[in-house]
Amino acid sequence: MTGKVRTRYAPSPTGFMHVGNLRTALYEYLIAKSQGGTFVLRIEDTDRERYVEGAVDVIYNTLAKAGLKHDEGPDIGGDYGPYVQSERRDMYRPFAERLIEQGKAYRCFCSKERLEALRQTEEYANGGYDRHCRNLPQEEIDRLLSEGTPYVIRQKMPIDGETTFTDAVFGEITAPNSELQDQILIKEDGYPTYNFANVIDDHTMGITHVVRGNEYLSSTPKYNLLYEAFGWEIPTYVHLPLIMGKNDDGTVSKLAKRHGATGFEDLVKEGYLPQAIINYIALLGWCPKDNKEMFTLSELEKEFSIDGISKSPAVFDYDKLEWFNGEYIKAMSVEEFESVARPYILQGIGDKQLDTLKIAAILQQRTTKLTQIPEVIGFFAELPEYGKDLFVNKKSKTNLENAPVMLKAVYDELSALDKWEHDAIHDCLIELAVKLGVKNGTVMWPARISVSGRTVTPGGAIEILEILGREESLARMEKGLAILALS
RNA sequence: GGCCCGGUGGUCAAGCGGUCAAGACACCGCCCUUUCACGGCGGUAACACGAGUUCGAUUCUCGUCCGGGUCACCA
Repeated sequence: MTGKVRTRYAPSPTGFMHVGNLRTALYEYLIAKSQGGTFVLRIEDTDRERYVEGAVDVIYNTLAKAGLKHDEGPDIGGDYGPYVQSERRDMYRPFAERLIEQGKAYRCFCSKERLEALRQTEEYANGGYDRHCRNLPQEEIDRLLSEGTPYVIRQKMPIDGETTFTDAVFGEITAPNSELQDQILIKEDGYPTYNFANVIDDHTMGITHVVRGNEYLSSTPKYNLLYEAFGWEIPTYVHLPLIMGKNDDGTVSKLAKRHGATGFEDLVKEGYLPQAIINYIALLGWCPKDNKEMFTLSELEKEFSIDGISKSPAVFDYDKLEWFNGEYIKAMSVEEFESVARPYILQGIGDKQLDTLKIAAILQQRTTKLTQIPEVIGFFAELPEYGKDLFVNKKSKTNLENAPVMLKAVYDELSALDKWEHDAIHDCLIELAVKLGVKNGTVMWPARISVSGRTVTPGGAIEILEILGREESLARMEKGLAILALS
């Protein structure tokens, strides 16, 4: 490899960033950064029919949230601009015409109707072109041109022989040329096709490593033939294994919406942290020498290497992502966690004025997805309806006989407590247990059930009592006593 | 269908001719504990199949099977 490494992320503005694309962007970024190279952003919008308003902003936002800062791009410029293909439109045709002059490409005047008819025949049922215009006499070409007949420009592909290339992850690959179509370079509307624009842009932008999904592996010979036609140096190819989704019947296929959230934004909305998503997808198809799993972006920048990329497709595992998410949540300070969890906490407690930092504290160790929060703390907003059977717990040695006694004792002690804060409540209840000669659980269980109405809660009795405050807590305990008194 | 790629536990994934075949997630059990979780400890579970090459194959070669991708005036 000569010179500095340059990689590029070249998304189409569709308004949606699939995790597969994000992962490609990540690897492109890492390949560049791990070698002190440059990461370029280029927008590929040659398909004006699919253009979506605001889609470019989605790309900027996602990249920013993911921490993948590009060194050159439409928004920040660079020496190889413009970085939007539609603004480069005029660049492509001259290259195609150069190929025509050299006899490596030709104008094809075939109408879409003719092509369509061709598909009806058995030989071309699966697509393809019969090279009808490949050797048109010059007079015919001139005539069609003077009549203003619309045309596309196609590349002349070799009829026989084979093409071999080397991929950095898949190794040497050879494919017969007979499989290759005379591919279209310039469309009837004057725009270049994706394949053509890609090659021209990558070359003129000095891209050294072309990183993309495995679905492009079989079309790579076409790219190479183009590079060769121009006499350009072929870049290093890095094809990435596909990300798959598991179907209900146990089979797998390319990760799609029916498998769950597949867009970066969707995942964030489901309560996953951007860093956790990045960490997880970094490992989906790549493994470091030491098998380490937790990585910050800057650690990845140092440790990433192409030879750790695997060849086989990987199933996207939401369980594992969730585990990563939990790890990232636990690693935060309570304050940090409170700030990301706040909207969910507020949603859970409704209009109650409660200490969100204290709630965050009891939530943090058990949260693996932000979206779980509202449900889990819903009892703070309103005491759920519950039956007396909740007071029965074998492990805490509580039953319908002792529960009312314990709860009444807790109620009395707490009513008399002058300072309503964590340590005071703690000491008070522990002392009560000692005084009554029962295990801690026997007094804690009825207390917690009465203030939460649930057997499973974040935090224990003490934390919940403290957060709820004296008045609300005592009121809820009275309610609990009443429930226990019912026969 | 042609062509291309892949095939280690349910999932991700180390391995690169000799290992009792790592580790992580998930799952199960135990411990800790004022619930659940967290944490700690332990457990179940894999080299698709068949031929070669070799003293010896998960590792190399070929075939079979299975899976995926690709064959556009879409990217």
